Amino acid sequence: MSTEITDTSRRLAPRLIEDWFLANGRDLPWRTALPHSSGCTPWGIMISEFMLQQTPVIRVLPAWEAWMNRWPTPADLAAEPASEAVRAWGRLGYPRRAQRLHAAAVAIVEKHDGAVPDTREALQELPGVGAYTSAAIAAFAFGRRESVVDTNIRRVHARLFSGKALPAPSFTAAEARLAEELLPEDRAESVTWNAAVMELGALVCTARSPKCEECPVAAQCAWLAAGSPEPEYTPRGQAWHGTDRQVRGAILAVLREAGTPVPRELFLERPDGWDGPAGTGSPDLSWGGSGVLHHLDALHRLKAPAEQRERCLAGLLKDGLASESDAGLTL
DNA sequence: AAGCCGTGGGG
DNA sequence: TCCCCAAGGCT
Repeated sequence: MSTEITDTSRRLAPRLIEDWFLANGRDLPWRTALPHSSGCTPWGIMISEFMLQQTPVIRVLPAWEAWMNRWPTPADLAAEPASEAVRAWGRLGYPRRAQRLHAAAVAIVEKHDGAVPDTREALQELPGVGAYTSAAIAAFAFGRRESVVDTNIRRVHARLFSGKALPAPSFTAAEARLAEELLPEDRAESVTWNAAVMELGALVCTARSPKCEECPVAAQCAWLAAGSPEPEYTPRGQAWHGTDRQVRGAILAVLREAGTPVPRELFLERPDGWDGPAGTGSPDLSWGGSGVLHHLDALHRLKAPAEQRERCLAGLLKDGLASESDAGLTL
């Protein structure tokens, strides 16, 4: 690919992608500071960014609405125990994000007078706010010109400008430089650009089976021009079955359902004579309700080694995702 | 600095 | 069915 083509692409891409975005971008409730502002608060945008860390938009939507209604300001969330945040997090996954969001709310109240900080530097001091989230909040909540780089943007850049099917396994300095170069000088336009490229990656330039027929910059795409070559490596899929994460998840599912402490022994071995959620002869499991029994049964079906259960229980306690009293474990 | 940390929808 | 992976962060 010649540099001439690349330079042409870099000139044409902004308008084409932004026009596409204005016509095809989703009307998400946390989108504001963008042309059609819905009046979402910085806190609302911050909640969305936490929830969107590794969880798809479609699953975030209802949880975000619920959180906004329950905790409309950082102070509202900070006033409640972290366990409430974890429970309200529901099944979005990675519950430590709920914990960090709560901790961030506390920090905002204590250090920023209850207002979400408006600079990338201050934002990144908050728990759970890293390079991406700090840039995203600064850009989308405060209209700042920041280079926002998420997995979608990395993929679009890799294809459109580098001719690769996928970005490198880890974020490189070259990618950061490219993203910086591509960012429009104009502040307002840079905000739209960030959102537009992200949206293009989410809706069209997807990881699997990209919809190149719908792509506004297909004619400029280096990857397409190169004949859509295969990825140079095969992504390492994360193991799941038999892992601590699976066991932790199963334990968490029980704790989320339980309104009262769950005796530690119930996590370690299946109660004698208890055959499952509908089993008879169970000791005093009636306190929990069917949801608790169902998830307890699911945990035991994993048949995780005793040492693994112990390790996971200890890990959850250490992480503060669970707490223990004489009566048992709670969120 | 690889590996860990949940969950569920879609191909 | 199984496998992939999604607006990452932290250690």
